[in-house]
Amino acid sequence: MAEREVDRSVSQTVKAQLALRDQLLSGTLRPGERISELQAVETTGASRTPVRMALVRLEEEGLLEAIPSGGFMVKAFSERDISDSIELRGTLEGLAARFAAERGVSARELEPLKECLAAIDELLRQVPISVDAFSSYVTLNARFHALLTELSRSPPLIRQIDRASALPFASPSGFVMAQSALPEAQQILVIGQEHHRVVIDAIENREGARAEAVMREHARLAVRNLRLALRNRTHLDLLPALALIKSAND
Amino acid sequence: MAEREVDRSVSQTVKAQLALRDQLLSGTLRPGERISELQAVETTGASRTPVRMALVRLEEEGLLEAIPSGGFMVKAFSERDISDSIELRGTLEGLAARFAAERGVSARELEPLKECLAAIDELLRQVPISVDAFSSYVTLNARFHALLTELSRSPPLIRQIDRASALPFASPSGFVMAQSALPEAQQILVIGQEHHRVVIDAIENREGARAEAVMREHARLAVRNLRLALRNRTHLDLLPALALIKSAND
DNA sequence: TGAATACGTTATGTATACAATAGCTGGAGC
DNA sequence: GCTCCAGCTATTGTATACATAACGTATTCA
Repeated sequence: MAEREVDRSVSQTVKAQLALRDQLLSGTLRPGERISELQAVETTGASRTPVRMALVRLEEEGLLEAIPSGGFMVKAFSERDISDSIELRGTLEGLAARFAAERGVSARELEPLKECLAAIDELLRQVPISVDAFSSYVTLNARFHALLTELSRSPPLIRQIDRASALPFASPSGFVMAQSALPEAQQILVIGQEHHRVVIDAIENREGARAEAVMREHARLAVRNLRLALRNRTHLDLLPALALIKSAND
Repeated sequence: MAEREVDRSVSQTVKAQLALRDQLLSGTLRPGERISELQAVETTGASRTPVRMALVRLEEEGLLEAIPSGGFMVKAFSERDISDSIELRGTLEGLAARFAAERGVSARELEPLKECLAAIDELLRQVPISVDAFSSYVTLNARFHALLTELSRSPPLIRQIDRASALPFASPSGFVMAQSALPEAQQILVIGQEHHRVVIDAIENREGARAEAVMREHARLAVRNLRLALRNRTHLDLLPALALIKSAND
């Protein structure tokens, strides 16, 4: 077939992986649904080999599940899975913060973190916060968490945190969106910012236990807010990963 | 070529993955070395497609690293990477123990754990412990940790712990071998067994914080012993994953 | 003599053809 | 009428051929 358009700027495997991930997170592919390779070939534009590579990678990422008899299906998650994933990431970030505090961090390394902190402070001065500012907050928050993770200087830990964040609802920015609809949104962000401030202070003063504790509390706050957001089911379309939640669960 | 022997009992992909992992852990492939697909095809007996799938999976497992210009190389680890990985797994197991304690576990579910405990007690009655008994200990210990992980009833956490254990030196049985050469071997095992006993007790009494703390201490003990074992470099051949340690490091 | 370029070789990335299996449907027998 | 078996179809697993890019080497020019 000469009709196949080939984009040579990125590898076919990466292209297929991105396209399939989009389909998964947008809900085009439903949880529990079996993924047809041939269908994926048509929708992604890549041939079967790179599509299969992409499927294997997505399985390792945790978005797909291998079917024993062959092929893959879209993984389904319960609300419990989601809150556990957030707490899991919080625990890992806690360890990262402790490593950073115990191993020592120079003032120069801490600078970008403090800039993030100041930028978020600036955003939160708006009451109530605008949609644009909230969007900026999400970006800055993700940046803060990524920088903090790096401070641990532990490649295995950084890798594991990245893997834990692969599940979209477990990423720092993935579920924050859903909170924006809550009446307590502003207050939640202010408390979160306080956590950020404490963890930096703890790292500066080499207080490992305190740094770890505050990051875990940070995650627990997120879990509580996620539950709240799931209760008043308003603006849940802001939580893209909701497409992956089992329809019939507790 | 008609000379290719095809074993149809397991998939070629799995066969290739196992064969390559063996080569990695046995040191046939050196850290930093580039992996040639064609060479892997020859040594594994599978064709290029399943070999490539196996390489992708091994990369996701953390044993290989993708080269930007294409292909894969054997990942190299520092001693710091190894001790961080053990502490990382201990942290996750601590969370699992806490989940188990907080969520409640029936006496029936705890039974297999207690059987493990008793079987290990029996082994440790030998002073000094025999090589065979030590080998049994390694198996039982791995079983104990696996069962404990299951008690968390948290699929995302179980999955993450499995991933953290993929690095051979981070698995419950992976590094224990190296300790057998230490003069304090017996004492170390007794202390570890005490940790096992405490975590079961804490789970039974629904003391989440205590359950978590003891598992983390358990991992910290393992880190200390690993360091000891690496200092007196006797019997290090018992640590198969040593093949993955960078030769020139701190 | 050294450096740069061009060409060739080798290895990876991609596509497709072929093989085998699992699931489904239809027919036949009890 | 229901169940079981057989054959077919559709989909995945595997193999290989082809394309392309990268690296190394050799030759030439400065």
